[in-house]
Amino acid sequence: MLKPISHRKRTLRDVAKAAGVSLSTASNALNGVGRVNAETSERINRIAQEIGFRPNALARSLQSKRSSTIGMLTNDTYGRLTLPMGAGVSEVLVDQGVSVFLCATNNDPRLAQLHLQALLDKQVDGIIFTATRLDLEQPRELLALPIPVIYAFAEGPPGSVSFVPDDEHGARLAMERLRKSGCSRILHITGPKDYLAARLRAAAFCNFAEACREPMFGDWSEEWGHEAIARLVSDGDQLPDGIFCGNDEIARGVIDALRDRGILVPRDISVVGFDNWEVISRQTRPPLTTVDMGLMELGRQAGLAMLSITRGEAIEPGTRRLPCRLVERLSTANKANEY
Amino acid sequence: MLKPISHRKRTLRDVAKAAGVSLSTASNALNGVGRVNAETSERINRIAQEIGFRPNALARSLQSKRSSTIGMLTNDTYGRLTLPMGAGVSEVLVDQGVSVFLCATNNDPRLAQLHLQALLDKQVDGIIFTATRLDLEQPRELLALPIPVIYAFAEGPPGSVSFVPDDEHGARLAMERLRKSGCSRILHITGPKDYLAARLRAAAFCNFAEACREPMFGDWSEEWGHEAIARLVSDGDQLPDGIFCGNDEIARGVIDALRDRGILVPRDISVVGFDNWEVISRQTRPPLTTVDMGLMELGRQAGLAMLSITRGEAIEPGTRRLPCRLVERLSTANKANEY
DNA sequence: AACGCTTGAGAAATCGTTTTTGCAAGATCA
DNA sequence: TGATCTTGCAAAAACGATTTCTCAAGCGTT
Repeated sequence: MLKPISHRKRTLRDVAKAAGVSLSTASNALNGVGRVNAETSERINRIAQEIGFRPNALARSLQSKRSSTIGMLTNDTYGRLTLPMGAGVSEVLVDQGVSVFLCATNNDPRLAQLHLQALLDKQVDGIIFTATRLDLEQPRELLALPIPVIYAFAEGPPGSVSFVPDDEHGARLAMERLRKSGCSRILHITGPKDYLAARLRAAAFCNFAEACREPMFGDWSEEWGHEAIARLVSDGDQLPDGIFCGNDEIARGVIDALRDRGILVPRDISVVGFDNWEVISRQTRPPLTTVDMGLMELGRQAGLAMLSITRGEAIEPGTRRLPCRLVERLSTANKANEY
Repeated sequence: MLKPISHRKRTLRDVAKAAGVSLSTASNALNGVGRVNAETSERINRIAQEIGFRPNALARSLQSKRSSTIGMLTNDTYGRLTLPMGAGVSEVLVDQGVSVFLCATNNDPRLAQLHLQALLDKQVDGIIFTATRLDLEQPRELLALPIPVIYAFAEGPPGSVSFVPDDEHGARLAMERLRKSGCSRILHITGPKDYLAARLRAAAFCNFAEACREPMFGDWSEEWGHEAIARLVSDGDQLPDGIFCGNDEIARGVIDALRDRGILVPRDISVVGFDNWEVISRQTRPPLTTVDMGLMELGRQAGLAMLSITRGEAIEPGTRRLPCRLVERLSTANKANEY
């Protein structure tokens, strides 16, 4: 009867035995540290390769106190924000062998606590905290964590390290684009006033609009876009020649509502959105000129920062506002009265 | 000079010392195993609590050979599928202390390989593989993995464990709903023919339509919905009285294109979508009756299955087709000629 | 009183690595 | 020719838990 081939995982011990050396020598050779003869080292590496040895990250981490693992805590379940950011984070970390635990808290504090505890127990090297809005509720526990924390998308408490899109810059891009279209009576239709992002964009709007018409706060939906236009028309005021919308959904609603009334975009009114959520911005008619927050890049930056921190490099606390990018499509006129 | 308070993590050793017992006794007491006096046990547990002891999961895993960690490999970066499923998986696992590594491969084989290796090195207990489509490319490595693999959303190779939405059931729900609206000339406008999901839904459509008009394959976009209607109208054939769309984006395009031509939904034609991607289905005018695949539930099921497997319980290989659910909104007539 | 059984707890081995220390043998130097 | 350095490697001690032995004390039985 044949002895069955052992499917047990190969350990360092197997390598050492096969190479006829001690554990320490094998370890040194594989890691390129310590003093080990070049030929011996080469032999050990070759053998490790041959028998398919892969070091057990658990054992390694236990020893080194670095798990090469980080946690990402988010409250955004349906994830148009989290996934691009997560992909960015992952992208810059995977080459360093760092993996990311993704934890969706679904805005449930109990769940958040559970996840957080699991992450700490698993000795993650750091946590990236991201939320659609952080300006209201602040999870107390996160403030006193024994490991580095980085905030992404939403700003953390004072003294923390945060990466957020530069809403003001985004708003400026939008306004400049509208100006370029020759718009002089620009309107701002945006989301709820209790969103920091909405307030920031609105403030920037007021700075850049010559005569600042009161921004219209509502919610983030297409429906609100419709309603805003309806209100505008029924008020009988002079219509604007440019509209800067707080997000793409509102913009889509606005454009559709205008078309329903025979007002054409961009012939009569130019429209700029915010988010570049492609499923919307590409499919409005006409396709939407909009502001892209570069979420993936934001994720990359956060990931890189985390990498530095876990390597012990000091990092300046504070909020980094990452520039936005204007994506030109067809909802903005090329020049005043040309289209 | 005061000796600084040690911020070193509390270990089992600290507990044992504080309780004046040995490591083994402390361990036994905390885990409720072995023989240890009730009072002693209580004291140990109390002390552990007091000094805030939390066992190091790394050390525990090293010993137990179970990391309480699974990997989720996906190629869907912008994630309307992955995140709900991931949330479902997480939801059923977090209570068991199991965390999920999310790896976005972005359809890059090198990246997939990298992530996979990292997961294996980290001794994950299993891998959940999910992709928007698996019917074409099959990652070879996944077939011979030394740990359990579960496929979610897309079906795995023969002999594997898969959880997928029951496309046929979904299609039936859609068709039944259209029948209920009194539709007799039903059309199917769907995505590319090389998507298995498209073929399955189309086949079911043909089964349920009395006179099966050739399904119209295109792509998954709103634009294709517009184009399909344009084609239909220019052909001059009799228009259908019901349209079953392969996804919500197509449905939205269809509805908008019909409205542009003065054809009203649901007065003249009833429309049903597929996906219940709310940002679309809620915002079509009228809001879209559509088929929900229950992705979160699918994730839950996959998570539970993984739990069973890692506990050593055998699990029947094969594909589980999870039922869909019809979400009624306003794009379907209530009865023939009533609306 | 001798034997066995149960209870309670400690000692030591183990998981798979890394890291520190020790120690021969050969090379270099005065 | 000794004294000191370097080289190459092995032995052993971590890392923080779990688990398997071992063993003493207390108890009941004959």
